Amino acid sequence: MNVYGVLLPLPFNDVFDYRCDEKLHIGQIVVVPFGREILAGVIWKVGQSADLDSNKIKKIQQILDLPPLSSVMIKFIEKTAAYNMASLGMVLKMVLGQKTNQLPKQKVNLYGLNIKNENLQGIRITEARKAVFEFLDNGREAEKEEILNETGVSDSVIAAMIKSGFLYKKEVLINEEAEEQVVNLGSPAVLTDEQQKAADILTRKVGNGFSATLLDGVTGSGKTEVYFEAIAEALRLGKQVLVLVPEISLTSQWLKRFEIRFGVTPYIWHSEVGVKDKALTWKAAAMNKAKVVVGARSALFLPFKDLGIIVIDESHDHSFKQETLVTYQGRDMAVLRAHLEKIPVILSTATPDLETIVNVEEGKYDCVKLTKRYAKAVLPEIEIIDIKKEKPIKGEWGVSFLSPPLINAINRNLEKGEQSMLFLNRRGYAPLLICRDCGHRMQCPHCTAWLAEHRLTGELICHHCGYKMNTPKFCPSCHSEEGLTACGPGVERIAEEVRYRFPLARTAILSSDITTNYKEISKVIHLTEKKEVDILIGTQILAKGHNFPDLTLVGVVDADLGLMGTDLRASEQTFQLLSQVSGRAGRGDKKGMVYLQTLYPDNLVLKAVIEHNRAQFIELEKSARRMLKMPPYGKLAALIISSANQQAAEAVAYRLGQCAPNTNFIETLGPAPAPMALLRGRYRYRLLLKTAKNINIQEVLKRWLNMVKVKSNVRVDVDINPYSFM
DNA sequence: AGCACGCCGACT
DNA sequence: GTCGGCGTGCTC
Repeated sequence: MNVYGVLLPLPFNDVFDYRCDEKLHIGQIVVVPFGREILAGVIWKVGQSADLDSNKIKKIQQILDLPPLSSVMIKFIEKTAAYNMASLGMVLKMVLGQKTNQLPKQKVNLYGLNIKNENLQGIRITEARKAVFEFLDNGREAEKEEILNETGVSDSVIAAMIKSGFLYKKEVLINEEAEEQVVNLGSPAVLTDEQQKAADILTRKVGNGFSATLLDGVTGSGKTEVYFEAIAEALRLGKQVLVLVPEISLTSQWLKRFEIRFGVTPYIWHSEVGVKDKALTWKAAAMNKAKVVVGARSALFLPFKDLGIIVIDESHDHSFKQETLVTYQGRDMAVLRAHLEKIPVILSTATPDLETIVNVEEGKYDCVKLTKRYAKAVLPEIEIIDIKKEKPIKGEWGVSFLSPPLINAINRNLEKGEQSMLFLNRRGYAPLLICRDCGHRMQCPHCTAWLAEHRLTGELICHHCGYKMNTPKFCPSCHSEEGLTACGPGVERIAEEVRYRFPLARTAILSSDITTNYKEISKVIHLTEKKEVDILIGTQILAKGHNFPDLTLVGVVDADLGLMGTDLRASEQTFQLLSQVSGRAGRGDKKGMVYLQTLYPDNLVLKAVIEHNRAQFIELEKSARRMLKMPPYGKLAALIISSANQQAAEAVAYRLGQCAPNTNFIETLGPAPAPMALLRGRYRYRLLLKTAKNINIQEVLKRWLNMVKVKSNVRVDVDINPYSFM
């Protein structure tokens, strides 16, 4: 009888011992009983690890007929956990995903709506039921657990809804065998000389061990076509390909280009993919049946059997940084995985982040540049509108946010029959509702944040925790019926103004709302492609990857948004965002025009944007970070102490502050209440650790954290190289 | 992480 | 008298 240490997808660093008659090997995926659960885990150690009675050691229930995790994958899990100060088990959880991924012939109960949301008249509808109806709208089917998590209703609500016939329950068998993906290598797109040279360099890296290469090309220079050639080479060698994209930009446009080039739809992996398809993709990746997977950052943890290349599209994007559960920077972990797998990784972007640029300068990454825009497209002209001088003029609908020069430009564009885009990185109608009679502001009960008004749905929503309430008819504080006033603009409010100002124009809103799913986003993009939209109004989503040849005008409603934060990367992110948004204008043969509305026309970041002068911005940013010894010139880690009990959180934060390490090379700041002092009902405190570049910051943290005993109702989260300071 | 156990306050 | 809040401890 052999004993093995099994690593489980739970927040532990240690293995649990199990018995097995058969001889097993490290990396094999097994099924074990744990408490009252049945879990899939991985053979991590041979022999017994814990000192405990042999009768307490349970038996391995099943050895799964899956390829074992490779030694590379095991190393990857270890290094990811160590670097990000996470437990091995939680990183393993990211690798194994949901239970249903590995277990053979599992069935899952899916729940869906029997009636359409529109036909609800006459039916008694409670808050809880309404939440379920909304969640399952659009024919969505979900597991019970997911519905409960997302809507916060109780088990009995679902049961009652099934009983009264509102919901149906459907048993779905998962783990049908994935078919081997057949890729048609086809022929490359016609490339320009510059593109061809870049493609040749990238192609030569495939099959030649580890390399990290920055594919640095201005927007519209055809980076995608270039890295497609490197992908083709990996596929030619029979290797698997992983393309990481920012969560939001995995659009039908990218997929269409891929399908045209390779004659096959890649496997897709992101948060909205259902359990069944996730299970299929997971197995297909593990068994080398999936040749190409495109997905959000979590796809990086798929157990590919024979990975040949990783491409990170829009590698500067901040959505590669995960900030919940295990915090990690997907871009960095992708480089780590490529290093361990001994394969190339390509970072494709028009606005590389400072960390990446410094890596190129230090010779750690190679760099391939694309300087010319595709075909006849030229870079757009960017103009600043000082809204202190060009004040927006009030109209019959109320307050205005569009300045006269921008309105004139849109009018000219409409006359020419060309498309315009208005960009405002703020969802909903207004970010805040304030009572003009008593000054009361509508706040989220669970977070230090205002509730944003969403007029389309008639709700106030917290953008941090998702808390929702119906927009009140009168002020809850002074009961005034006229007092409540929307404060500031969101995209819905801009759309309202646009409808008044340009009544004949066809408009559409594109926003990353909770209610907006991939299908709806694709629909709007499709309409815009078909030129059935004259003015497109939207958030962040608009910034990336879309190609509308007849879009010649971009108006940035508030270019200052984002510059105001205390965030270390605020100016970098603003520069990137504005450059990306500007890049949407004039991608066809017509020249584009961009207007930035601002209160600070002399701001250096905005200056760099209008001059398309990235080098100047980089120098500015470099000197600022060097002076502050901030990344990439020093290391940074944040400690977030949180608890539902404020005193408990404060006590731990205070204790940590008392024994904080401080030397010539190590500096600590805090503790201080976090800017989001209350988030999802938890009180939060922050400490910041700053060290010189040559210090092992994880070691420092480990020693520091070991000095303070933390009770179980307090959580201490470590964020290595934090992006958010909230 | 889940989940049971157990100890104190507010209800039928 | 019980229901249920969440603080504590355990899972091989």
